Amino acid sequence: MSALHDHTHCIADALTRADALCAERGARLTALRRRVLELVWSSHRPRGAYAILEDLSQQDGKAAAPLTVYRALEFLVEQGLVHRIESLNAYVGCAAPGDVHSGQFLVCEACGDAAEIDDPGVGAAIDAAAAERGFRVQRPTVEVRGLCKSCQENPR
Amino acid sequence: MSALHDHTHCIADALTRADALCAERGARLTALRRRVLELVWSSHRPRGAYAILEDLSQQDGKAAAPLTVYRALEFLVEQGLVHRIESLNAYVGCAAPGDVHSGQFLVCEACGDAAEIDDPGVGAAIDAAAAERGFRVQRPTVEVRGLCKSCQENPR
DNA sequence: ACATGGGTGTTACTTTATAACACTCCGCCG
DNA sequence: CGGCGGAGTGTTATAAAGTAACACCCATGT
Ligand SMILES: [Zn+2]
Ligand SMILES: [Zn+2]
Ligand SMILES: [Zn+2]
Ligand SMILES: [Zn+2]
Repeated sequence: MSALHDHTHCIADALTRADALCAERGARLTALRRRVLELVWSSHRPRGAYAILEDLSQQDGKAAAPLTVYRALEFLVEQGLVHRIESLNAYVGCAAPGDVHSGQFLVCEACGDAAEIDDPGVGAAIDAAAAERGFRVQRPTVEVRGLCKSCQENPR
Repeated sequence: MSALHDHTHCIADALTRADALCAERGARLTALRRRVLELVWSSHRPRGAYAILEDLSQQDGKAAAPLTVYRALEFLVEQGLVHRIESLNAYVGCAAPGDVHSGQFLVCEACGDAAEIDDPGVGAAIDAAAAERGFRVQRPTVEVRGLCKSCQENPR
């Protein structure tokens, strides 16, 4: 997944879909928010808010404050364009914005990649387990740490 | 679950099991670590490290440093006596230490209770989804936010 | 023109977590 | 006995992550 694909494509795609979705919803994808989204998508690895902030400062010359980034991220998460990885305090672009899904991630400890999956089996199992206990699900979080395929095959 | 049971029992039980497990493993459950475990178990709600720190200071009069608590928590997590809830930056006592399990939680947004479950279906679904993608699972995290049964029945 | 509201900038601050280093206790070996 | 070594703890300082309060700008609608 890492170096083996044309990632500029991923970024362009993500931005295009974001434009379309926000237009459709009447949400305002401002220049700043769009730029933050682009920076989140700079790789498939989750990035911390402060890393994005640094990018913003260095690449754009503007010394932004943390709040600037957090506010943009908040918007992007609300719109389902970005997911927050709780176990890393970091953010990653959503692979399928627009679709209803809850965000399930396979996070590689070696390369840091976070592959988003939307496995119906996992979702169903969680719903069943919750229902059995009378628990009403609002926001499931599934973050599996481990080793991705390519990191198993090419150990460091 | 909340006010409807003899929680002193939960605490005593947890400490007894911890004593036994650590003895069995040759791990040193020192006075400090045991005290922190007791404080984590003061409820079924996840507690932050700094909340525990405050308890330590107020109840025991010792003004401890954050590291003191973090080190104790690290030990307790390693021994599987306590779980960390990533989405809350908080810690909660393990319901079944000793057993091999990964920690799945139903966290109530209203009362804050975190019910630990060890649902085989969820575990199996995650294993299957990972296997399908060649991903090697090391540490699954499942934290479901929502409303517990009693909070649905007695809305605030 | 003016009020309104969302987005952004700025400053200061809180909460969460870790680094570096000294000290103590205790079993063990010489 | 005496000193060694390693685990646990104490102390101080610092890093990383996240939020509050308030002012300003600017597009939109009246
Ligand atoms: Zn890509
Ligand atoms: Zn997604
Ligand atoms: Zn209890
Ligand atoms: Zn457990």
